[in-house]
Amino acid sequence: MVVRKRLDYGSRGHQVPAMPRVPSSARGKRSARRKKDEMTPFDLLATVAGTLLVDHENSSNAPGINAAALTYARKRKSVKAELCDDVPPLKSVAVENCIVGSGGVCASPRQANICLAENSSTRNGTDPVLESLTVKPNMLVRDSLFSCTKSCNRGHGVGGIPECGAYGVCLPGTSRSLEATNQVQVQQPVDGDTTALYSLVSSVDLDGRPPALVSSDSSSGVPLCIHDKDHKTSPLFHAEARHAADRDDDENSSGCTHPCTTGNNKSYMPQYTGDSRIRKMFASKIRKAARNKMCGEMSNKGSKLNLCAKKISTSRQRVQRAMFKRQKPVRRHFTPSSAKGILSEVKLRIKSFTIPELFIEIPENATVGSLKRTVMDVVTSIIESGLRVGVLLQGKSIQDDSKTLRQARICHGENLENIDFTLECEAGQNSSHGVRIPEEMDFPGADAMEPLAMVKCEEPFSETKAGYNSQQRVQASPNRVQSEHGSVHSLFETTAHEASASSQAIVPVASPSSEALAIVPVCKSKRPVIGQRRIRRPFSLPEVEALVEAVEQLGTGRWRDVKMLAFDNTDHRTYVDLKDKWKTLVHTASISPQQRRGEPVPQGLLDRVLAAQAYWSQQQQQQISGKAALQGCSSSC
DNA sequence: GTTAGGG
DNA sequence: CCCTAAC
Repeated sequence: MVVRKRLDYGSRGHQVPAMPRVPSSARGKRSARRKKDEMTPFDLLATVAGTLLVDHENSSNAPGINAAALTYARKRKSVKAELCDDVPPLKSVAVENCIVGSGGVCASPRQANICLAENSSTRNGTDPVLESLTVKPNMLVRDSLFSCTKSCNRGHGVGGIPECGAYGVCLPGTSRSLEATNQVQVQQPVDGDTTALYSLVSSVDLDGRPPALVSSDSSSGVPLCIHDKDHKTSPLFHAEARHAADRDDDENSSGCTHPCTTGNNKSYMPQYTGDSRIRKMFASKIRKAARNKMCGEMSNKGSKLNLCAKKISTSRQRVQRAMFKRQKPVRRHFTPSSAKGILSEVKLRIKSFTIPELFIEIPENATVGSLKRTVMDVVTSIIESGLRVGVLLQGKSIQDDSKTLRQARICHGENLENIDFTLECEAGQNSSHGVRIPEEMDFPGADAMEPLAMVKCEEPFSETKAGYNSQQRVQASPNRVQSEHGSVHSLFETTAHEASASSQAIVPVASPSSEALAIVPVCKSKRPVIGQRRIRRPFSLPEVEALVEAVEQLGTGRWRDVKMLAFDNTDHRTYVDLKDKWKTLVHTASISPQQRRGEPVPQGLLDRVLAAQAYWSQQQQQQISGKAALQGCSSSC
């Protein structure tokens, strides 16, 4: 795992570099910047409720309303830094801030569309196979840090949908219903193993990677998206999952939330940082690739996508490919059971995609916008936490994926009414409960995870160094979660066990209780959506204050130290972000209040910004002149 | 890996 | 917030 270097920075008594770096004046800029037609990924919203049917209609109709609640555990934290500097700080104070962040979880309506297409054609006449699992680009539902549930209710759906067909699951904007009723019917040769069943969902590679990238190093030869042109198509099947690009407006800002636990735990961070950087690297490349691809397609000049031809270092290519390789779907095709005679088929129909009922605890002084974002965040967290499908036969989980359906007694003649599907955490598949929390995942115990699943969630939920330890926790009612990490595990497990014991549906269920449950979208996914632009997270006023405070002490040009001092536990603020924010602050301070946008920054703070900027600019100038004088002296001597 | 600066 | 040259 990546270990953060220079951990000594920012710690008490550490001697920070004395002088800010002299800005290099001759840094060439090359900026043929492309148009920002960001291909924002889709966030998939797909929970699968399932009922297995054999040759007859399923009449089960147990509404699966699931309860969970969201709580914020906020914790004040003070940061005191003592920094020594050759250059006297503008303001020599120990920073002791309590920054009350806005808890800014930004989620935006996403439209996601997952299409499971059944090849209803019987071209070979004997083995109708599931042939397509098609998702729109940019969807990513993968291994996640934890699953929100084990418990399942039998999904209820509307009947009467033709057996053969593909239906999309679409989660429109936030104002829309969170329930979508769908049916996905699958025909599965009896001799197909149960893994194939899993692949119905778990192998849906909801990744926004351009296909070229995916297949660049693929040996499988199986396209990421297989669309049989001969398929029957339904409008739903081809429903485009369009989504708005990022907007400056927060309300409309696109992006999924990354409500992670705070990086309060120091040992939590190094991996985080490293993976985040890797992610950014990939994101950069892939965004570019995606844009190129889109441009190429739109210009109708043929494929101009040459992802690997871009100026990517070989080492990066290697890593990149390795990453993608790991992201290949587990399986896409059912294995036809050829040469074994005519086999009876098991027809599976999964009905009703239902978003569980959620209960959210949110402070009264929270804004409606933050409430919306929180709701969206909870939902997306559930979805994107990375789900895998489990199969329950008469309440008993079938663990052996290598079993055939027949061996698993999922076949004609068996009591198939008692077969259910569950959604489980991909990352927790080796655990009995399938639930993990980020803290677990980030520690050595998480080694068993699939490598990519170790990519840390990009966005911690905490706001600033002194911000809340904003954690939202899954909780099984009536237990209440304490805000310390230690207690969370057991609760997760409790939740998981209880849930899985009662799993009867495929929808996430925490508890049917109406008591508020705390759901923990602690981390949306260990696998950030590759190629996705980071969500816009405006600096809160406390963050700005912290930044100003730090810059006053450290000066401009030492952004890494500023980061360490003021935003050490806030991984979603990089030092580049801080530098950028400072830039905008300086700009904001220099324009008239009427021209300013966004959350107003107190004039007093802006005055400090200008003062600090002027001071440190002067310091830099003095350093430059002093250096020049020194050079001149040495050269003349 | 950091910083600076254009976009 | 992204990107990248320069260091």
